[in-house]
Amino acid sequence: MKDPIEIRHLRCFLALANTLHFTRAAANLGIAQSALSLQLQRLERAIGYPLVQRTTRGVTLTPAGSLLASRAAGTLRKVEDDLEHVRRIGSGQEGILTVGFSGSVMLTQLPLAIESFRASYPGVELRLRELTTARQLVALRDGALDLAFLRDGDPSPGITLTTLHSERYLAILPERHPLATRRKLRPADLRGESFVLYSRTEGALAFDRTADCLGAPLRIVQEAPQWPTVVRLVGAGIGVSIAPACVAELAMPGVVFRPLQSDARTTVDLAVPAGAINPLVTNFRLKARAHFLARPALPTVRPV
Amino acid sequence: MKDPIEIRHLRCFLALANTLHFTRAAANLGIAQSALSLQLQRLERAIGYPLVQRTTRGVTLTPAGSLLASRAAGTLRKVEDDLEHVRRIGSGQEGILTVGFSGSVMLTQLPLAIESFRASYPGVELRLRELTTARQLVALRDGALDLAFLRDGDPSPGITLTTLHSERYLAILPERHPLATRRKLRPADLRGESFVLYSRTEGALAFDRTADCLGAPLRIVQEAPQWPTVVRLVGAGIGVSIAPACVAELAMPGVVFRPLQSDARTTVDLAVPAGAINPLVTNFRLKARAHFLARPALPTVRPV
DNA sequence: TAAAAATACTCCATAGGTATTTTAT
DNA sequence: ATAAAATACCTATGGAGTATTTTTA
Repeated sequence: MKDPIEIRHLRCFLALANTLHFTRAAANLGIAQSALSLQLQRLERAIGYPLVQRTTRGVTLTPAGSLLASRAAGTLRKVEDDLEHVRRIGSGQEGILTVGFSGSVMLTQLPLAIESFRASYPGVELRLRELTTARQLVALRDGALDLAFLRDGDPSPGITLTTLHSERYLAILPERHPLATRRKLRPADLRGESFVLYSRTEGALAFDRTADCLGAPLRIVQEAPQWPTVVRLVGAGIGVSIAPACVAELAMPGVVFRPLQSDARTTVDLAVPAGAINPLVTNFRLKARAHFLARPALPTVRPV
Repeated sequence: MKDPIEIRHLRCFLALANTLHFTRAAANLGIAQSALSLQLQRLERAIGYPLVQRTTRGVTLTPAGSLLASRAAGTLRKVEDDLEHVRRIGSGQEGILTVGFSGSVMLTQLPLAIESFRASYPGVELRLRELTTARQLVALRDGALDLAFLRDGDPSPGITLTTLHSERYLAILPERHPLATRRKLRPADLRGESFVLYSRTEGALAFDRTADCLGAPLRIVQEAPQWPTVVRLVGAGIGVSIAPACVAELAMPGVVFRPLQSDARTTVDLAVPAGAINPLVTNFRLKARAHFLARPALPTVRPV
């Protein structure tokens, strides 16, 4: 196993096979004729058989040399192509990015961020998966997700959290509810109401924060795992609800949204595995951050 | 274009990708851990992006590294395969060999030599072409033939000739010819006969030697480009003929062959382009020589 | 604290350069 | 006599080794 063959040897040999002339081939390679001569001798020694027949008027390929010339060209091209591909992946121009999200984050700037990312990186395949917050954390740790958008993410070992966005709460009331005539509500106004809440299983911290923002125990009559369901149940008169401001996007006849005068806030957090170096993740984070920062304000809560 | 990537780098990276552990990978490669570490750094610098993520419990591939690992394996295999193929061609185990022959050489040991070569080198494709001597020389010079068997080859610039075989002449007579009763003939016995000769265009030297071996001008009534035709014409009573001893193989009713008591000899010569280095040529020459040397004697001339 | 990779340094093989010799036409 | 490849000789790069340091779980 002495004398390993290197790509340099193939390059030298190909240049020679193309010109059939040591001096010119060496010039093309940007090296001296003597260097090329030595490289060829090494290559031939490694192979064990002559590849070219030297004459005073240049060079002729032996049958073995002819074969190597045709094969080596393909090999070099393959190596170049592979490197190019690796570089595209390394730079985050290409690849597969699996993004998780949960709860109401699709009502925020996230769709814009996704569209923007798609436009900037057409070579990247985006896979979106809606999961509960807990499942997202597991998926991030075992590599099933590259990146996740959580509602009120819990600090968790092995996961890096960044808060992208923070928003106030609002109350959701049936149109005919006595409080529906008020433009704004204080938390205390809702004491004693029956509540329809977004499921606890979708995210413990988010659930607790929501419940806490009234400052008193809630009477929960129903939980639902999707915000449209919550809104619909309120419209059906089952109870009232509290939701992140962005849920106002889900306007629906028979339901009104009212800002809640409280300092409590709910956040949208971006979670990545600690120490993740996937460049796609970096690129996506940049796009997402840009879009969330561009509209840091609450979405306007339009009373319906 | 600094930092060209070499096969060594790919080998190092593959070993690392397989074990995901610098120390063990270095051991597999038979180099020190520090050497592997440096090679990887060089490779990553050349590519421009990290390929592995170092942790204290080993190593993880980045997406770019995963791609390179799958591609590099194929590249290395391809390089090995190509070299193996080149070596087979270089050693003469494989390839295409075009062999010319002319005149009566197929009546000599040549078929045996061909069979023996085929058996020893099943990977070689043999292409046999029957040509006149003059055309064979041209074909050898322009590369259309790798090797030729000539009857009485002429020394010729750029062609290396080797005499493989030399044989006496014999006379071919119609069965009813007055001389047919003699077991042997002297050249003088044939003075004044009408001759059927193998065509002059098939080989000038062979023709002249044949004519010269009687030591006097011949009366030629017919020329034919194939030995079976010559024999048939003799059988038809057109005339008598003179032929290399091996033509006695073409026994035919109504025709007799008689040894000619003359020192004149005709040769079978092997011709190759001067300076030919094709290993197939070398191998074939060896086989042919062995078969011609094994039976250097004249084929027995059986009076029919 | 322990395992693993990176670093520091040393040595030497070899790629590459310049100048010269050999070789074949 | 000329053009081209091989050779001789020199320098510097970098590959590989040993020993040590840094890092992180």
